[in-house]
Amino acid sequence: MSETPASRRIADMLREAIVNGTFGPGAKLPSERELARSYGTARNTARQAIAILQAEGLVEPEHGRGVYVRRRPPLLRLSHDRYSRRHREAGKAPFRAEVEAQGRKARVEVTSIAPGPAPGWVASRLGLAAGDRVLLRRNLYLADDEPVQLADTYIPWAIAEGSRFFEELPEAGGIFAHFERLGHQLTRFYEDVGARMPSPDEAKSLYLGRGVPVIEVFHTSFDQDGTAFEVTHFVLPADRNVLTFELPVS
Amino acid sequence: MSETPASRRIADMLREAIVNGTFGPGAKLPSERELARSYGTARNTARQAIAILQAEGLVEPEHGRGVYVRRRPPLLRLSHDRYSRRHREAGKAPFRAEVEAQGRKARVEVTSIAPGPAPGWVASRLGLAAGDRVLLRRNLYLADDEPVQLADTYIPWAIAEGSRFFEELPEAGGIFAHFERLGHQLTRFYEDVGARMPSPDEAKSLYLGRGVPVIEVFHTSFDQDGTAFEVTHFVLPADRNVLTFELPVS
DNA sequence: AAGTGGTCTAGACCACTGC
DNA sequence: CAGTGGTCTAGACCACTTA
Repeated sequence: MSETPASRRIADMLREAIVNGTFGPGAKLPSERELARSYGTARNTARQAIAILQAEGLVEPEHGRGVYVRRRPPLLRLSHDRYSRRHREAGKAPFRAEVEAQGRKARVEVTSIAPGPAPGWVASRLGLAAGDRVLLRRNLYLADDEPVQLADTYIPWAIAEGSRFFEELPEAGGIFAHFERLGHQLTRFYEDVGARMPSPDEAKSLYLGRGVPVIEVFHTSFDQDGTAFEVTHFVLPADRNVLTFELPVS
Repeated sequence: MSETPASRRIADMLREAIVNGTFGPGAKLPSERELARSYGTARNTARQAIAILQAEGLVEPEHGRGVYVRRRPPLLRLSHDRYSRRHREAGKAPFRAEVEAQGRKARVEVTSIAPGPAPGWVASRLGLAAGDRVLLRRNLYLADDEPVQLADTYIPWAIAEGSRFFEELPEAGGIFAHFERLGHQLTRFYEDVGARMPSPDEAKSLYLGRGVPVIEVFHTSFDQDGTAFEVTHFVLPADRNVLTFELPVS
């Protein structure tokens, strides 16, 4: 006979109150000391209940202010046609096209541009040997000045050498416009999509609270000859992004 | 001046030891009491360090045994062509085709089959009004007897009525073979892909440890006339599934 | 200054595992 | 039975926010 622990019972009651709307998004929960008093437990026990809800992504403690029900930030929809030609022809990179279609302000910070050895997973996708030289462009994407994507793009050295990929903005239409000028027209792409908890570094860069996973996308672009000419590793906070795909079935 | 808390420092050191391989997958970490002794802290402080790593999905405590570095279970790859006709012609439903291609044993449990009112998100995707009658088929998918997917399929009443969708297995090739017999040939599908932490119910059904998010997929199937004839809500443990997509770019 | 969450201590007892 | 994690207590001090 083992009865439910007090911390779990408190968490269950608070969760119920959250889902049924007693505490709506942005509402402030009773303080830890208050919970402890009203349930007749030690403060640490009430605190443990909060920790459970936090791990589920339901609440967000704010130091010195209180514990609040997490608000749902606006979702950035990354559409299957974000790489479509028509966006590029309008002079807009995929990310910018998507964000501005939602009436939000897009900003891109190029964190670093540097050559280096290709990690194994990059090499295999680009048809290189592990350790071969590639150019790595690291980007942070922001919508309304809030970080919403990390993207690391790997370009084979044979393509990057002598190109403008060393500049922050190689072309007005984004890097795909520059690939096209270099003879690599995006014809097809392949994506692996997964999810996991963020690393501490990622959580910091993306201002991620606990209980918010990230969507991880490994993207490979192929040109008109079927050659892989670029690989990008995306890390997207799951509370601010959805991916959409539309496919024909043969 | 605020220095890093002891629990975080312990977590950082353990994390480093995990990523650099000192503690490989399946390895046992020092016990909480041992950590407390060697770092000169209270047991609760060492315990908090473990909790941090647990929330990151790196370790998994086992009651009475110790704390272990999480093993990477084999990944189930859900390919973009899992709905392809050739699988159906071979008499295999999408899930079974994918699992058996990996040499694993597929099993499906139909948890329930019952009519009910369409939730809003289902109705809008099926072109119905919220509350309209639909048939809900709830499924649990297992690979090698380990739960790997939850799938709730919603079928408009106009299609379900009088059909074999009330039977566990309407057709040998799966439900899509039966849709086809009823005049709805899968021609195109649309998917929204996101991620979040599991609800307590989902965590229980899928045997999910803390620190493991789920991938959430809202799938809509369209027939040769462009009519949405089925909506499925997938919940996939992120440590056991990846999705792959391949798309042409126009 | 008062109230909040963040961290920590030094204990205690329980539940589970494995020898 | 010894060792492990799970839960809890009753306190303490710190860091931060708000008024």
